[in-house]
Amino acid sequence: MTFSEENYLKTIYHLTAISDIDVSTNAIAEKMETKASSVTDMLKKLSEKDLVNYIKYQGVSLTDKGKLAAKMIVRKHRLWECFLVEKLDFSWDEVHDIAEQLEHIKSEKLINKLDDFLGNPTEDPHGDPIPDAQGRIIKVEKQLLSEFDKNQIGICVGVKDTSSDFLKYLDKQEIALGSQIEIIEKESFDSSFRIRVGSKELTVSNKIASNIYIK
Amino acid sequence: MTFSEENYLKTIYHLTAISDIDVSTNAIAEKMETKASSVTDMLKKLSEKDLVNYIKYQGVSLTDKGKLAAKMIVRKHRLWECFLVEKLDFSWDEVHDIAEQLEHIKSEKLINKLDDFLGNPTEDPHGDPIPDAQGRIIKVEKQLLSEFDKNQIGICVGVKDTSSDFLKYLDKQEIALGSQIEIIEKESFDSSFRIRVGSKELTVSNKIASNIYIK
DNA sequence: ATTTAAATTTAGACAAATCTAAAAATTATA
DNA sequence: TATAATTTTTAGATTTGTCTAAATTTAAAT
Repeated sequence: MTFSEENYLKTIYHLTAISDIDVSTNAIAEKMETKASSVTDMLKKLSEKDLVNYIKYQGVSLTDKGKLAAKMIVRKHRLWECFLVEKLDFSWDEVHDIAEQLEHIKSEKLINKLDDFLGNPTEDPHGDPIPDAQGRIIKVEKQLLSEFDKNQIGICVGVKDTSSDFLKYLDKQEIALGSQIEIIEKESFDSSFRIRVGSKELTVSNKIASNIYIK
Repeated sequence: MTFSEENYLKTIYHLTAISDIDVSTNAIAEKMETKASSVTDMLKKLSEKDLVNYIKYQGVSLTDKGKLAAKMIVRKHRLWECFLVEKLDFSWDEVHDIAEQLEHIKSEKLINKLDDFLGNPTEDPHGDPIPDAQGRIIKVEKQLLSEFDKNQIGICVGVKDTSSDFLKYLDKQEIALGSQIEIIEKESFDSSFRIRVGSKELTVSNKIASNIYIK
């Protein structure tokens, strides 16, 4: 499997995880910042290899084989992220690009040994689940902060947007995985939130609140 | 820099390290298991980028820029080998292929943090020196076991051949880095050696003795 | 010093992954 | 339901790294 094939599988996996319906050529092209014609070419190739179910003009989904392959890439990506943060002391906003490279290293033994070395973590530094060697995922029920009501209290267990900019913003506000967050007030005018994080109070926009997962 | 370019630089680096004279197209082709014509194409490209000194039909050498780039690849390779052996508990015959992949991961910060995490080792699991972040190498004067005389005693500090087969042979004979080796007898007929490793005595061929470094 | 052999380079082709531009199919709109 | 707009696919070109086969250069041998 080439790097490019792996990247397509991963993208299709992430896109189907959101809604479960077939993914469009354009959606893939947009996410991968490439052209629709390139996507079509690759979909034919992946279909030939039985990694995707592809019908011309009708969109695409992963086969069981493709889904397992995608999960193994995600597994590698997230385990490497754990390694970078926990062992090499990277911050959570720095690890994505490096993990994008490391996820393509081919060695099952390596990734399983890395898994053990890290203590078999179930979540990466952004709170996303890590598939096990068989592709099984432990799902944690969680809600977006924006769905919470006044006076509710929860613990930050993940982020939806994992961009460096957003993660740095959270660092600045001292919001991290494990932080206790309490809704003090919802502002109906702009849907912003007044929240308490630990002992501090602050106001966050709806966009911010829509990217923080709470349990 | 592409994977392929990096692999060529590394190969030229290793070949020049042996003799210091210019490397031939064929020597590169043989080492990389590719065709001479492919090598020629790449040499033109590397020359264009000022990474090698290349004169048609006259062989090739690395420029300062090329040598530094090559050293950084070797640095990455050997640091990853250390990681695999010391942290993930791989044996020294298993790490080469995985390190061949890992050496192409692009992030200076990563490799420097890895270096620190490992305690800034100066040698990899085969006894080969690890260039520092500036490309400096600490050279250890060492001899081949085959150059030793009767009754001399030394410590195994490295291996010349790092193939899995050879390393597994050494494991079987309980010869490892740090092992004390004493020449009991040199057999003039076939140039084989009777040696003592720790408390055990064994006979090794000249070929074996020519691939073990002693200090 | 020629001729022969070996090494190296050039020329042209190919596969992978991408692109642009044009054609075809689907979806939305009037 | 036609027609327009959008989406998707096809056709053909490009880049990178490789190959084969032929041509060229260098080295070796008579």
